[in-house]
Amino acid sequence: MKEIIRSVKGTRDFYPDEMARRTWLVEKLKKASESFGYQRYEGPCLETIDLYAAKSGEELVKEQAFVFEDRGGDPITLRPELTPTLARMVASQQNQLVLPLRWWAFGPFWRYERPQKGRTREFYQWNIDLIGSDAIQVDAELLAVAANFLRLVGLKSDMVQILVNDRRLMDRMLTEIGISSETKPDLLRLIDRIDKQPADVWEKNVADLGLNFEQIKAIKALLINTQLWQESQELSQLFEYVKALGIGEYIRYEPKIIRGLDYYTGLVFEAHEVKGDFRAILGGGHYANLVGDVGGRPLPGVGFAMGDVVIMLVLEAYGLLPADLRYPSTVFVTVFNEEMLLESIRLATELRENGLHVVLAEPDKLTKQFKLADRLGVKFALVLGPDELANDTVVVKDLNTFEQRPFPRKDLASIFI
RNA sequence: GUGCCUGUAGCUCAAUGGCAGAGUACUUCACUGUGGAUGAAGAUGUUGAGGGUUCGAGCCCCUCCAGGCACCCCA
Repeated sequence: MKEIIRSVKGTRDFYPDEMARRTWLVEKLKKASESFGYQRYEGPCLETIDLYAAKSGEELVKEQAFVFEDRGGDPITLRPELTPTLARMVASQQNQLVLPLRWWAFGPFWRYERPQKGRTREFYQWNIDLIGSDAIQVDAELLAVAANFLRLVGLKSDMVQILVNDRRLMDRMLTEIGISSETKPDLLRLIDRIDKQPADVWEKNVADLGLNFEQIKAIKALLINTQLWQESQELSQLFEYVKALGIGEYIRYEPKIIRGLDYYTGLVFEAHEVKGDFRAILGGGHYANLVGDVGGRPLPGVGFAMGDVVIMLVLEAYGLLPADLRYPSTVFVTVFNEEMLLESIRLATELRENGLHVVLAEPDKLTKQFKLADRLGVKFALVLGPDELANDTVVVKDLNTFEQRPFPRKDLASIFI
């Protein structure tokens, strides 16, 4: 055991059970995406570092990306996020694409970070964007995709909430308080982290930015004002759309939501589990200029990303992961003895030709075969012995209820459909 | 990248510096046409890796690896 070569730090092996859960997750987010007319796309996992130089958070590329030289000596990056790739893909076909475009993706990403609960170095991420519209209506649409996904996987609005804010609103409020535009970016970063730092430390950090006592007081008042959205025409309208989309109970205004990435210019949002035991489930926002940095004409858009790790932890905590994913539609054909093997092979083949998934056992004691079927997690086991062969039937046993009865062989395939 | 905690059988965990154990899971049998129970028997480890202190180390010290918590950052 000790000599098995270790896997790379922060990566995960997906054994069939875990893989089945991931496939299940993808089915759900695919459904949520496609019900709003979004199309799947994918980009390369390898990119040049230049793609990220112009945008992203500085730190995301400099500190957290896997960068290495290819055999020709050129620097290559394992993609830490998808947005720059999306920007390039849109920019290079800008004149042919039908706007606004609705695209989604699911694939692997890499960040060189210290692994923790909910954070690995290799993770999968759902990205979904609407590009080419500035309408508040489409901001609401993305919130609806997120909320409908949460609903699809069984998370109710008393378990998760999507917290929203608007950077334009915050910018205006900070101006009113007398914050200079040079100070704003640093201050916004601090606001984003207010719940992570002790109150006195946080206040000192804010004071270090040059704010006076009155201004700090005003900001603290701002950040507990859950009615602040009423000052924003955009948010007021957004909440009306959200209600019409039938997801009102999932959406809540939260003035502390800012988000770290620099390119958000309007709506910003994060979905959180309500008890606060987990990192953000998903996060996103509205951006004014996606493709400008990679050489295209400016295009606005809105989108969000969801990692696979946190959502699975949340679903597990609420007992919402389906348990029987292994062999959902597989039947198990026992082999009565060596003499009956050919007959069992014929039976299995017959069933496969009718579209069933069939696992064929090997001749052994029936006790062992049933035990194997049980542990594999299949729903049905079939027995074809001398008696059944003689009267052209097959015994079907439901492994969950322990009931069994013979069926005419010609009807067999139809009873599983 | 910084600080702290943890690492013993497949899993969950015991073991004052003194013979490495239990529960569970696993294998075989009771049960030669049937898997959830019961009983009997059996197998399982270089105690994460390497070094040091000691008559003697799972336990103490050092280094490394991995995981967890906080920071940082973010999915």
